[in-house]
Amino acid sequence: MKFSTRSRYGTRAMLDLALHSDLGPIPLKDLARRQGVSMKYLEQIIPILKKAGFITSVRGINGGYVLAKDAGKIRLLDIIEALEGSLSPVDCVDMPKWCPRSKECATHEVWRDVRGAIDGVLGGTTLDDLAERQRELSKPH
Amino acid sequence: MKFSTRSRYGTRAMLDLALHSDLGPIPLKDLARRQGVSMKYLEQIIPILKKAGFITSVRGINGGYVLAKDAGKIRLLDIIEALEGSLSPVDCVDMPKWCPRSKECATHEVWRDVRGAIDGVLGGTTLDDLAERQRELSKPH
DNA sequence: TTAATATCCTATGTTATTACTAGGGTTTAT
DNA sequence: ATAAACCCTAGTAATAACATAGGATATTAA
Repeated sequence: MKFSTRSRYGTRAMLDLALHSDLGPIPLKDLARRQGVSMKYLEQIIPILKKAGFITSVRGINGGYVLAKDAGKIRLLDIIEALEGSLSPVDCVDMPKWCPRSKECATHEVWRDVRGAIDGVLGGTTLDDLAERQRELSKPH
Repeated sequence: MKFSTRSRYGTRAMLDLALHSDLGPIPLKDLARRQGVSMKYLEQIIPILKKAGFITSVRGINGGYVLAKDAGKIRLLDIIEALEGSLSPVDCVDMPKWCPRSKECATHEVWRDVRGAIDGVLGGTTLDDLAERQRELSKPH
């Protein structure tokens, strides 16, 4: 019941792009350095985010990655589902047909509620919300 | 981000005990048969529930397992944490000191919120609630 | 045109965990 | 005597997590 590093690094990379969107395309090297992840590992995570339509890339010198849409239009739920797969705590929530008990199983209802609670938090938070929180945290006080 | 079978089987075993509490001690054999789990595997799960104080055992003929306390006093959160370990989606929620970023990391806050949402559902549901739901589902209609 | 820099692709390896199965022995109470 | 809890060790097959490594290809500033 843990998120993979893929999800964590990927989310942080997205946050990094949101925070530095004024700098133009962000090269992988910068992302990797700031997030403390190897370029080679991040290089495997990035395509997932790209296929999901969250980022676009600019090749060549001074190239890098850019958010594909407004940070306010990207929910954390979508990012993490792209990286992690389904967030249901058990498979039968997504595929009730697989489980012969699902129609008559009270635990199934609870697992569904857990899934709903996770959806509530991550579906209600956009990348922009996250970036705003980060700016708040980074403020001198 | 999935519950282990240990958690699922263990929760179902607890539910089984709650539903059959009028029958006296429930032998492992019956639990295993009704839940469709091998005795040998269930035998590895039961001690966890016992150590956590949820069930007691009666040895000898006609022995078996019994809830150690009122089903209304046992939260699903406690059962699943005993079986699964911490329900935090990332380690830094439990051990902020491990992560040098935790004080200044916005994602950390979101992970904490996710944990809170899970706690809300599972901490607000007792074994008795679950049993009641099950009785409702099993009713002829 | 070329050199620098970036993306893209494929493969490999390590480690850990999960989800069991297997087989035995001991203790306890009816 | 029997049925049951209890205890112990071991093995294993599959899967996933978490990377590392090396090179191929594309782009563009100079």
